[in-house]
Amino acid sequence: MTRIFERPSVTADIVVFTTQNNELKVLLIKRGSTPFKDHWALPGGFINKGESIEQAAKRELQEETGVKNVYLEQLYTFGKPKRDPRGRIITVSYYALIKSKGVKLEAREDAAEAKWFPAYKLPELAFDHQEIIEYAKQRLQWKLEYTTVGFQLLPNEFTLTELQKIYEIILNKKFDKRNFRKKINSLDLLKYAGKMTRKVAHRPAKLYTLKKRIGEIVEIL
Amino acid sequence: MTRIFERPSVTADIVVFTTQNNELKVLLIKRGSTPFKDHWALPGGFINKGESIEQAAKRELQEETGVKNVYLEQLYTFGKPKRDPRGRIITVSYYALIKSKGVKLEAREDAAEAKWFPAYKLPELAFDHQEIIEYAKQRLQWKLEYTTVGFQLLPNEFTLTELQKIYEIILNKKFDKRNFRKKINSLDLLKYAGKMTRKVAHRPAKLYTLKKRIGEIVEIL
DNA sequence: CCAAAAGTGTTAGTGATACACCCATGT
DNA sequence: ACATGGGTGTATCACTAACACTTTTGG
Repeated sequence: MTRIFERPSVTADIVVFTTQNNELKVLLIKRGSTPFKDHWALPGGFINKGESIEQAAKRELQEETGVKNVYLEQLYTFGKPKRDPRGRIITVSYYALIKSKGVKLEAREDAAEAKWFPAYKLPELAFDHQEIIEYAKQRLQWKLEYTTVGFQLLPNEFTLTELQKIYEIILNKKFDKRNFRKKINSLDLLKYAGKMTRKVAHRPAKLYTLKKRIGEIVEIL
Repeated sequence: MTRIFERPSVTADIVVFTTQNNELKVLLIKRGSTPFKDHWALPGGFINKGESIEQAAKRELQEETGVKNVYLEQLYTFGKPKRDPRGRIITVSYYALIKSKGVKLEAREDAAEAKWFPAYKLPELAFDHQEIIEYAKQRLQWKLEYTTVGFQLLPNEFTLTELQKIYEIILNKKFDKRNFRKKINSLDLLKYAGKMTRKVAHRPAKLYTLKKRIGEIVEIL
């Protein structure tokens, strides 16, 4: 019995999340060429020789955002035969969390437009990227409840209200302030890091930093 | 800037779990050729033209075990450049759960030996398959606690003791009989399906079937 | 003194755990 | 009658959820 194997192309595509203005945002790139010309698509690209898939994802991410040392996690591998009209392309998807501070979308070599979109109000997307983002949002929601990844979206020092906002934005529901703080407190995750110095027209909040190693599995909510 | 892309080969490898003699078992195949000749390895193989990755996994699985309609879930994609000495090979791993009844390892075309091994006493494995199996075991443990996948390892009708054994085997700990039954009961998952007919030297157990759709997310333990 | 967010405790209800004896059957 | 696994209830403890007022600061 003879079989016809294929040598598919493999890409790494990344769902880059951040928070801005109390909204969860996703980074998209406007395609400059067919197919799906002028549609928005996930950043990503082919894997270079000698490079692991994760390295490829990191490289693409840095090319797009200039950000290094990002939380990056593999999501799922999409490989239906017809998902890209150009031929057999298998996409290993990742999602990344970056802090809103310190990201400036770089002017890119190829002058493609890059923009943040609200994760719950996305434009029409190229390929099956809609599906990939849905998958990423679900994974992110899950991870938020059972691990400490949420802290990846915050600066090193943050207030409890900021932390709560992250949870509310991503899980799309409100939490009771007292219960939320009680829970976080009971987990012994945070270290007091001084008072907020920025002048605000109300009582200044306390600042905290994360004690434990990130990514650790801890049931948060 | 020019980059050198690759057209890696892509395989689907499957960690096939079943339970036998109150043990969690994994199906392995003895390699007949280099590299890793005579080492044990996961079943799997290249993806055919026009076939999705999941279809490939299902096909391989059926070739190995003769079993159809199996619970199959994608695990993770492994793609370090040097993981296979023959060249750039990316492996999309899956895990499968099959009921111990009805599996007979088929005499294979290529006469390779296939055998069940206890998941916690594995032989030396080819490639990075050790790592893949570890990953699969963790995922399985997790899924068992938060979904109804565990029922995939049982026949259509089963006793509560059999169900509890599945949990004990995979999570590697004992549960209190009364509390376990109370919990399962409170989830309203099971339908009474008559008494055990097989003659046993003790009070015959009641049989149950699963009510809800499988794979559904339900916090079990 | 007003506006705005920070910070803080108690109660009731729900779910988790620990624990021991009788039941139905085959030999 | 005895051996074997099947089947059941209660009490305690821990966690969750609901709920409102005082504090600190800037303007």
